[in-house]
Amino acid sequence: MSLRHAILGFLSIRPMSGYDLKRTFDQSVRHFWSADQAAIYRMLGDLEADGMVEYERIAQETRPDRKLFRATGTGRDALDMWLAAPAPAVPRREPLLVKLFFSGRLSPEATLVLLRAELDAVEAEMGAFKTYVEAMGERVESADANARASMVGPLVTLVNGVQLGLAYRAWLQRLLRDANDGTFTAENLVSQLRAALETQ
Amino acid sequence: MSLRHAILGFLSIRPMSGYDLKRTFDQSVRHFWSADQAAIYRMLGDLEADGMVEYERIAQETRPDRKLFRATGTGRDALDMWLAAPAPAVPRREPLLVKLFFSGRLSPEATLVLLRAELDAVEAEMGAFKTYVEAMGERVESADANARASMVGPLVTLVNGVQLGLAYRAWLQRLLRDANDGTFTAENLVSQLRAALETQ
DNA sequence: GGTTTCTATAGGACATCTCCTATATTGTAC
DNA sequence: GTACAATATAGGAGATGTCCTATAGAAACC
Repeated sequence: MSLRHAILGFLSIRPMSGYDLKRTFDQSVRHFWSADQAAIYRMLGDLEADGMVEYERIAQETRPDRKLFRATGTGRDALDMWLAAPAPAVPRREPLLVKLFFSGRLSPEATLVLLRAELDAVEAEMGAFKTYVEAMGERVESADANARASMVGPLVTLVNGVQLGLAYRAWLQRLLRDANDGTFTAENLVSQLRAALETQ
Repeated sequence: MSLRHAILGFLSIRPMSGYDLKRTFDQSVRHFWSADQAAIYRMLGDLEADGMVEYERIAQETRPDRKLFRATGTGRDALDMWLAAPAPAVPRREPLLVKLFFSGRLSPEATLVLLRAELDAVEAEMGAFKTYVEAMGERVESADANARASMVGPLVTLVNGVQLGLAYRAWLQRLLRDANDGTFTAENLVSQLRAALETQ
């Protein structure tokens, strides 16, 4: 139900078309919620059928008409109810970890290839965060108190993305370093685990 | 395709029934891949149709017959191919972050309730990790070199779970502390972000 | 004494999301 | 000059996974 309420959330800020929503998702919440274009359009249809959103058709000459959606009162109420309700626990799903779990079947080289590819992906992600953080920083500095308050939520999710990204990268770097040093052993991993858990 | 190959992975270690597989999933890979019972049985049917696994029916008196599955040569080959192939990037899906993103609509108290509930869930998870790590530590100590080598993969995923869990918990604790101190502001979050990214 | 848990399998319905495709025009890149 | 990206919508098919249910006897719990 998160896609449903994420759409309601954006439409409660300002009216948007399905196309606008797709771009907004990609620019602001991609690091914790990605949305397929087809899924957005379908959900808008459902939300409209449920009276959660309404739209105004805006004629265009050379392109299909825009449908400018906005949240209704019912929609905003449903959003607020959902926001305050406990968040469901979402199981992680990490194919790379499945591969590493069974990496005893793999050559050390093949395992290194997997780890390096993942590190590249994380570096790219961290680079994107850096750009995003710089842009947000400037927006915060030039914003009034009201606008600043509205940025707290988005910034909180950004801090989450950056902190977890850094932890993930550190895990990868440590693995690669240990693999190089020949200290990639069960004993070493267990003492790492004990050390991490003892600091509480 | 990860469920498929996780099943192949376990069945390449030792023959198991669907029931055994479910327990094994819950005990060893739950922190990065959970498996629904019905999904396991359906996948076993598919794998058998594809010649990836085969089974021996073991009659039981008071219960349904066990089907003891094992990976075939074809199955192990398919597993090894998949293990060496690049892992697909999996988008995160975090309903809690969706809620926090739009938490401007929520009262500060309601937001704190969400954060505290999440912290409780993470503490519980870290407790489970602690137990698991202690058990693994003892198994490593009493294992021979061969058995130790086979534990490296599982331990690597465990380190991942612990490190990310710690980072996630730290993020939550910082948020709760700042909310208490009244330093829960856009400026503060931006400087947190800049500090985190500057350390590289 | 009744409820829950464990062992063991599996189908039905449903939710959710992704991928591909179609339509139509303009602008940009190589 | 040809292919791709941007604007704008939306259907079809399929992959994947979850929830609920059914069956059935033994054991354990309270």
